[in-house]
Parts: sequence; C-alpha cells; structure tokens
Amino acid sequence: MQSNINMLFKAIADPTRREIFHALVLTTSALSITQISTQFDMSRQGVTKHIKILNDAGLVKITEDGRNRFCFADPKPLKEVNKWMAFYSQYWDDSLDKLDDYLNTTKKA
Amino acid sequence: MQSNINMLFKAIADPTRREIFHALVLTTSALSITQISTQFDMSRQGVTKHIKILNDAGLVKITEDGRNRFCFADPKPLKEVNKWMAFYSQYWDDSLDKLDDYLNTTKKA
DNA sequence: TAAATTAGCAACCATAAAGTTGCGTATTAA
DNA sequence: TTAATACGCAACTTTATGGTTGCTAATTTA
Repeated sequence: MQSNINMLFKAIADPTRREIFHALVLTTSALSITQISTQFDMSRQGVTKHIKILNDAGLVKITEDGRNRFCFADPKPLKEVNKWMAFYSQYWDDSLDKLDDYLNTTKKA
Repeated sequence: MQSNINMLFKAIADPTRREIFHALVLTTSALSITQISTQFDMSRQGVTKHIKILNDAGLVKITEDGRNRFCFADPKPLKEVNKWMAFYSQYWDDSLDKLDDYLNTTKKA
C-alpha cells in the first residue's frame, strides 16, 4: 500500500473519480454501487474499482447493509491536500517575479 | 491534450513530480534539466519527461538560454486546485455526520 | 577546430491503471 | 423454493505512465 498522501493525490487525479466523489458529496442519501453505476454509464465493476481507490484514500466510507454496500463521501482527507498547498500559496502572488528577475538580470548582464 | 484542470491534477499526482516542483520552488536560482537530474538520482530523460508534464500543467516555466533550458516553478495554477477544494471545505467539519445520521436512523428503524 | 556539454527525439521495457466480461455467492422478493 | 438482485473475485484487454538507453544536434570551451 502506498502512503496516505500519495493515495489521496492519486484518488483525485482521475476525473471520473472526482465526478463520483462529487456525486456522493451532493447526494443526501447514501448510494449503493449499483446506483452509482447506473448514474455513470459505466459497468458496476468499473465503479467498484474507483470506489475502492476512493475508499483507500479515505474519501469514501462504506457501510454494508444486507446485500447492499452504501457509499458516503468523506471530504476530511482533503484537508491534507490543502495543507500541502498552503505552503505554495505564499508564492502565488509573486511567483513569476522569479522569472522576471532572472530575465531582467540576464538582460542587464 | 487534456483539459487544464485534469493535467494539473495529473501533474501533482506523482510524488517525484511534487518533489521536483518543490525543489524548484525553494531554489533561488533557476535550474537546468541536468542540474535537476543530478539532484534527483534519475536519468536526464526521466527528468525531462516530468518537466514536460509540469510545464503542460503550467506549474513550471522554461527559458532557453543557449544550450541550457532553465526551469522555474510557477505555483499559480495551484489556485485552481484550491478552488476545486473550496467547495468541499464546507463539508469538512460535518462530513461524517452524514454517516452517523444514516446509522442512527437505521438503528432506530 | 576539436572536445565537451546540454539537451531533444525515438525506441524500448515494465508496470500500473481504467475498463470490460464472466462467474459464483449471498441476500431479498415472489 | 425459485427467481431476481447486489455484489466480489478473477481474468483479460488496452492504453498510460515512469523510467531507461542510444543516437543526433546545437552550443560552449579548450
């Protein structure tokens, strides 16, 4: 198993997975695997795989209920991504100044 | 070419790429491809590929200077990721309540 | 001018990833 | 108790990914 943060980044890297996650966040009720798959024009197994990866990343929780497995979104792990980005946010506003500085100094030289 | 946001998520999904990006953010001077590859115990071509993906995502800018290609980090595109996450941040604090609610109601039923 | 350096391009390899189908099993409904 | 439903597991296919090596071209240094 990979590290948590790696699995998190991997989980949100796939657009289909982001869509599934989004749908789970928006819905008020829990969705079973089959319900998700009808909603996404994808085979049930395809959804199962994505759910597994989302679950590994902690972004989706699953409760078993008879033959059903209901999926819930849990956005909490995204805080980690937020933390990762927080460091770079300080460079957002002056980021290309570095490039400008370089170009200016080399032109002057 | 994929969409911008997809390329962005893809770019930061790989841990090596995040490391390279981080090194470029931290360094005061620009780094050439060769300089990066010596720093990362990876072949020059491996680095070139990563830089290309980072460049596609807008996270790295390149200036050519003779036979050198100097790379600069540009964290600005990460704002998009931040925007994507902003929506989910409203669910961070009460996320698992959804699950709790479900479990409670089903137990009561 | 000859040698060294920086890098792109192409081919290649191994593995992972996204998705499918088929089949068996457990649970629910008729 | 039979039929339908929900699902997991395994196998398979296709394509992407991360990485390598070999070769060539351009630029810089001796």
